[in-house]
Amino acid sequence: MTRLSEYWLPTEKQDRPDAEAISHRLMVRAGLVRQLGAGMWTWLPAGWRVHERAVQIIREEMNAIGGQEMLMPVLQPAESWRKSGRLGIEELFKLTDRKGSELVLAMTHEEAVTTHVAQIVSSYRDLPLILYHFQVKERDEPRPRAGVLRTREFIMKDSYTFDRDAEGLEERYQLHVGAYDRILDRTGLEWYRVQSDVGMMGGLGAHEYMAPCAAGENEVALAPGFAANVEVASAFAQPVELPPSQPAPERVSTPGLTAVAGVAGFLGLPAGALLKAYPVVLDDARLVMVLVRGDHRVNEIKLAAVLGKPSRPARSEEIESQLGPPGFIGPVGLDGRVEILLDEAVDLAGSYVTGANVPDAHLRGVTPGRDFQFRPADVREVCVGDTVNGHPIRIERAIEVGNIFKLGTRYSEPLGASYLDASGREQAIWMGSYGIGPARIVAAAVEQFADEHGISWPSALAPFAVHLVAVGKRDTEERAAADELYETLRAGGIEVIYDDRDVRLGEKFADAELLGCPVRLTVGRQALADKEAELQLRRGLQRAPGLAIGGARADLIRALEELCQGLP
RNA sequence: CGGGGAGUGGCGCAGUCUGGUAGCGCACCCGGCUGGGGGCCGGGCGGUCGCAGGUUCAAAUCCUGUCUCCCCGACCA
Repeated sequence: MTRLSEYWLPTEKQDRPDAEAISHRLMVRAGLVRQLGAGMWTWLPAGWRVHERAVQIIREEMNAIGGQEMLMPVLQPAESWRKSGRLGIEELFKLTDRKGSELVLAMTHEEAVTTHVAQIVSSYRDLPLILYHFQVKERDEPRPRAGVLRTREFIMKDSYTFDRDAEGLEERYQLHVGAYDRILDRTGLEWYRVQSDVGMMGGLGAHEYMAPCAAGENEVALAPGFAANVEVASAFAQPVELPPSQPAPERVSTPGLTAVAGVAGFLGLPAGALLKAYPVVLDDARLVMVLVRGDHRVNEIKLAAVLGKPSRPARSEEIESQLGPPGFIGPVGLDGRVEILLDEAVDLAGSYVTGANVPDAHLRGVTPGRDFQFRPADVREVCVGDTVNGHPIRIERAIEVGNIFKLGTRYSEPLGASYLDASGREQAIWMGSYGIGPARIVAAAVEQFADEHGISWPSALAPFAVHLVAVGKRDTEERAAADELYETLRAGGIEVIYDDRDVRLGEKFADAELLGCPVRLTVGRQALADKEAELQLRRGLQRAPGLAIGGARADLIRALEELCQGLP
């Protein structure tokens, strides 16, 4: 039943003043979603249709690689989370039942699926397996934002693979790469598959699927043949013109100049001719000095990977007591008291300016290796101007719509998921986990294709293929013609929303453009005279040749189907 | 967790500083005109001013506490 006079599509003329992201604004205005609380969203009928179109594409591609759909509960015993070591996660909702039993609301389903597999699988003959479900995820996000982009409850397709060994995992992983590539292609989104951080879980490899748009919370670095989350990206730095080398470091007075820009300006050097000292403290309270070029920034995720453990920036009093005055610290003369990590973008033969470890002074003519010992490491964040294989990189904001992750035995070991191999030996099962968020796909589609009039859906996701607008009042000839066309389209299997409301035409057109179905058909007096419904394509608001409505119904349906096939 | 802002009919807001009859636009209901880009006229319905406590003859307004929501940052297994 998709007559607008009876359909629950609460559109709004005005934007919500507090909605910033395009998708947040338009999805509320178009009547697709409504907010219930912070990070809690209801999908209204038209919005749910879009969501389910994304779901169906995902389901078909998962089935195509041999995935088996199932359903696991959100409410779970805390025990397996304790075993896996994830009970302490702050984002995990925890609760107790009336008997005092500890429960959690699952944020993903590794614990549940691995528990089942541990119980059920016992032989190498039972493997491999690809299991998946669409299920609600609960996460106590510190800051939900941007409509459905970051919520505390959302539906995710998560799949889990179980293999005998690393080679099997690689195979299952590649199947997911193929499936995810096809899913993203089919949605009509612009997207990238990027290398990503394996996180604190220490996985064996991971990729993210990113949809570029302004509301994105991630940044991706891109060049021909190269795509990576800036969290992990590495590239060649643009060279810097350095001053001539000196036989030994020389102290220069730099009163009050604690920032790179100030020192560089004062000495007439580019920022890249300085070495910026970034002291961090490890969990065992050990201090490490990280040095990057003055025009670069430390990437804390890459740093954590190099250090093998998390660190935090050192506090002023720690810097003061162990190194020197904050703002004037440097690597020279520390005599091995603190470890020094030197970023690989630093020219080892170069002559640099560093802090002197005394107030209001820097050293110039400092050369790594000669003047201080160090461990080389790639710890800087890539930036515009860097190159990969000679191509300059660009950096774009993007929404993470999916991720795939080689887990290895991270969960199978603590949860006891093992099998007997052909020789009767017990082996840990090798796992992978793979997530994709239909809501984020939907929001990304809004972000990528909206214009000043509203949403413009890719055909694959549109709530309806055709938005049919009746012009005339009730009980007129043109209204009767529109009614008839609606019934014809329905009978022909076309997904159509029919605006039969008794409101002004301007309001109908405005709502049609807001909702963003790919094809708009209008039936009024002119159409009736020409025996053609007026046709406008939503993408670009192009007027197209009319659709003949006088002839055979089958011809009309075929013409419309052909038209829809060709739309983006 | 740090910083900023906001809670007043369904929605968007004014009123709060300086306490004294709760108001405007949209939406909604009724009637009429109009009918190819959010139209016009007339009449109506609808609000314990987030919640709790306090001050006062009197509180949307002053005081205290508390809850919720939004934005920026931190965080995001």
